[in-house]
Amino acid sequence: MELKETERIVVAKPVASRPTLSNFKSFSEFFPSDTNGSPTSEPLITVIRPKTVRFKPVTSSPLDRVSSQAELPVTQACHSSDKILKSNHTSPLLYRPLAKTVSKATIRMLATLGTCNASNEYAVAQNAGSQQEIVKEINLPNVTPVKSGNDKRPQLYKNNIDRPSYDGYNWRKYGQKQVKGSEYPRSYYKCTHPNCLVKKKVERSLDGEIAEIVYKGDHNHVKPRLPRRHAFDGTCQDSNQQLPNNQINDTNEHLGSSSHLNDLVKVQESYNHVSNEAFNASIPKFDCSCGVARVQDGSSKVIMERVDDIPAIKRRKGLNQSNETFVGGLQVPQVVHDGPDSEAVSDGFRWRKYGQKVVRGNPYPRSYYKCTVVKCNVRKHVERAADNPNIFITTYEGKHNHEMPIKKAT
DNA sequence: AGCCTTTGACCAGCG
DNA sequence: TCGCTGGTCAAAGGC
Repeated sequence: MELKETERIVVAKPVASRPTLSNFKSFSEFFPSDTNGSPTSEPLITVIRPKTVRFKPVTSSPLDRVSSQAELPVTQACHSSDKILKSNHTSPLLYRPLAKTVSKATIRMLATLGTCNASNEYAVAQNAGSQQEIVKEINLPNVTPVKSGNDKRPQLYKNNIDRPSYDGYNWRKYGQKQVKGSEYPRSYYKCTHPNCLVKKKVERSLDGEIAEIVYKGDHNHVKPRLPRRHAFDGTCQDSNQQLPNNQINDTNEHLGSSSHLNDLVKVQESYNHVSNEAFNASIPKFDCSCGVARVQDGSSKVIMERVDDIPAIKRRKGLNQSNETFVGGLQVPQVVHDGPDSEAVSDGFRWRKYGQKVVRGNPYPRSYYKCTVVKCNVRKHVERAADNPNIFITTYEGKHNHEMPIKKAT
């Protein structure tokens, strides 16, 4: 409340009565680089600048926050990764929800995965005394949002600022508060899955950077195939962070819980194996059109295939590769193909298309296929990624009860 | 139409 | 008992 009122006062303050230069000293102290500009270059902006000290997380390294969790058992593991994490420091944040199990290997993996985004720092902790999971995220100076001309959607969405960090689950915001002692407003989210009581609290700075996320409870359901909204509007930031998250979460869900760390590690490692190069290559330009290999057991099989080794020439004209709409390949929780639709469809089995539909959040129609083999009930649907028509997402339902037909010679 | 966010009000725990 | 605080509710409106 206090903060709110303070903000209100500041914002409402007429330009004519803006503070004298002496009042800005603190800013110049905190942001020495700002002093390069003329002191009168943007006085109005300075006057209404939110109170949030957005650069603070950078200086007070994530490690500080981690260390504040020293009582947590995983802290040790986190520390082991500190060096890795510390090395990357220059780009927007990152988010690793539900990384329940933390080992050195995991930390290494996550750190490696994070390189896609040039850098990210995070600390993961799990409170041993309760079911509460804590994922602290530290944001770094954010990438200035780029406004796209025609997009009517709030810029917030474009940059994933005003929605919960996409972690594969659907969340509904049910409250927001300015919490005392925190410089950021805290948002409260509930999992939208029926009967799922998982909640999370997210603290973001005014420019959308996530300062902290606290999860409460465990999901009692599998991750929805696609988020209901903004399915693929993730930025590189999101994409980068989501893939590992998805893997972590999905793996946890399918394998049980933290006791399956080894399996998780395997998955992660396989991911690293296929994608590290591309990740690294993508760093300078933030082009994260990279895919992933992932296999899950169960009645539904979800596989992701590496897709960004496709020659650039193959990429379609009009494919948005700007920093603003980084391809969500990493975010896609299903099989991802790059290339013509037929490629996505032909996976060795024979399929009969039985439907097509435009689904929410994706301008491209989704095609539905059934396996043509009698008594085989496997189905799949194929769709293009909303923000990258070159990426096909294929979701399988069921298991084939027969061998893969011999491929025709081409 | 359905789902989502926003936001002021309300509630419960605590000192 | 009161005030503070964090968490939740729910109406309104947006997408």
